[in-house]
Amino acid sequence: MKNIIKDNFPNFNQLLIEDIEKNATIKDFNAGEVLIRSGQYIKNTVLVLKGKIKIYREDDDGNEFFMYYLQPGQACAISMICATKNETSAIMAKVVEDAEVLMLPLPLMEKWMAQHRSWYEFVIETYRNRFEEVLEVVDSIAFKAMDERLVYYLNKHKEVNKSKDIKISHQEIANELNTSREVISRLLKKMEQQGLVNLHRNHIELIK
Amino acid sequence: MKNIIKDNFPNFNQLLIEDIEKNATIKDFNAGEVLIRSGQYIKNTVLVLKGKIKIYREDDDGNEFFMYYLQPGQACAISMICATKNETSAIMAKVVEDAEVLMLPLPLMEKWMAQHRSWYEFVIETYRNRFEEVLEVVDSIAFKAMDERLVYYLNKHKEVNKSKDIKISHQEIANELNTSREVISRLLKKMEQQGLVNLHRNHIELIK
DNA sequence: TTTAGTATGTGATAAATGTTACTATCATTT
DNA sequence: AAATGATAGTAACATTTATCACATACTAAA
Repeated sequence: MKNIIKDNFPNFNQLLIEDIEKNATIKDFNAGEVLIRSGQYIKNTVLVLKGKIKIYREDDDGNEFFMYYLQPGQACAISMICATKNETSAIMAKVVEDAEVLMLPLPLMEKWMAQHRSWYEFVIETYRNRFEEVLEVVDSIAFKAMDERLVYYLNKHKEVNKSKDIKISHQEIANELNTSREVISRLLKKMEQQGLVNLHRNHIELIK
Repeated sequence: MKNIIKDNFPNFNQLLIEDIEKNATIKDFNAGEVLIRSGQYIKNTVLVLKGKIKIYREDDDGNEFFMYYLQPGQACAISMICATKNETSAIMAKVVEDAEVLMLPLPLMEKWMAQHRSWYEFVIETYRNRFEEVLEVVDSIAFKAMDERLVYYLNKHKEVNKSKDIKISHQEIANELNTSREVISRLLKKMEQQGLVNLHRNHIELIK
């Protein structure tokens, strides 16, 4: 267990890693599973060791809106926030690639802030990075029309998966951007005509 | 100076307040002044003592999008984030009611995290509250059409100003929601017909 | 009081997005 | 091979939002 922590969180110091080993549990999730539900009480802070997790915001009608990816070496900022405030989750986390995560009981997450400098830095850094990421999300929906938002969405997937081949259906994209499948199909068709993508079933190939 | 700090930040402990007195400068701003510009380097953390400040996100074309208010007793989360990362500001801060703010040199903000428990708690709490507030902003634009966004906007102003009378022009609302004046005028007219508001020049009166 | 500037109301039209309906294609199961 | 279900293409239409044009009303300055 020590190595997988050290590898994914190289800035954690020795004592912190030992503390994690003693207190955290490792959990496995399969692609498709929902790790955190909106409204659910958060009892753990989640650190990702393996796989990919997508973070969504949901509304009352069950619509979901994709915000960002969680990857190995990262933590769920929201689980930290809700944690300390003893609030229910404001987001939904869905596993999209078989994942292994560390679950840290919430009280420890607070306690370690004072005890482990490297934990403190990690938490602060997590807040900062996610704050900035959410601000970019605000940009994309406040200032941009659906065509540009689609490009932003596709690029985010390209970066995270390090691949120009995006394996996803139009319907899924529509769900995550909170629009309709037809709109996505139309826009993608237009992008294809402009030579920006090649379209296949369940698969969008980005050109360049 | 001691009293005005103590009054606005009741959780700050004595030593911290003394440290602030020694190191911070107080600055006054008039309504209308821009306190922080997007792209500007941040050299201070801003704590609000008096007045009201609006925080906006801007795009490359100079459009601005209103996100939230800063009020006495609050700090600018973004100035904390950009601070430590030595980055330029991601937001624009405009004074809307004559303001008095404390400017804390950035290195101190970091140093005090270790020295003053009450500062640490304040910073973490600031991150958390703003994160949640920005998530709500995401909701309002990701899931809602302009009519509902307008209601959300008006209510936020009602709460912050503790008044059902909102002194603002349709044009300003349109700018802050990144839409056009005509759209706002029409939606307000509809709200008036539904008995939700009374409309006056530069003044919207919320009913109930 | 006249004038100029700002704010608001509103019609006409365009463009973007959402909805409904239907077809065709592809992949998997039977 | 046939049946089934999911995916994608697309036309037609409704609704929302954006843009242009102009009239009217109010306010403050000259």
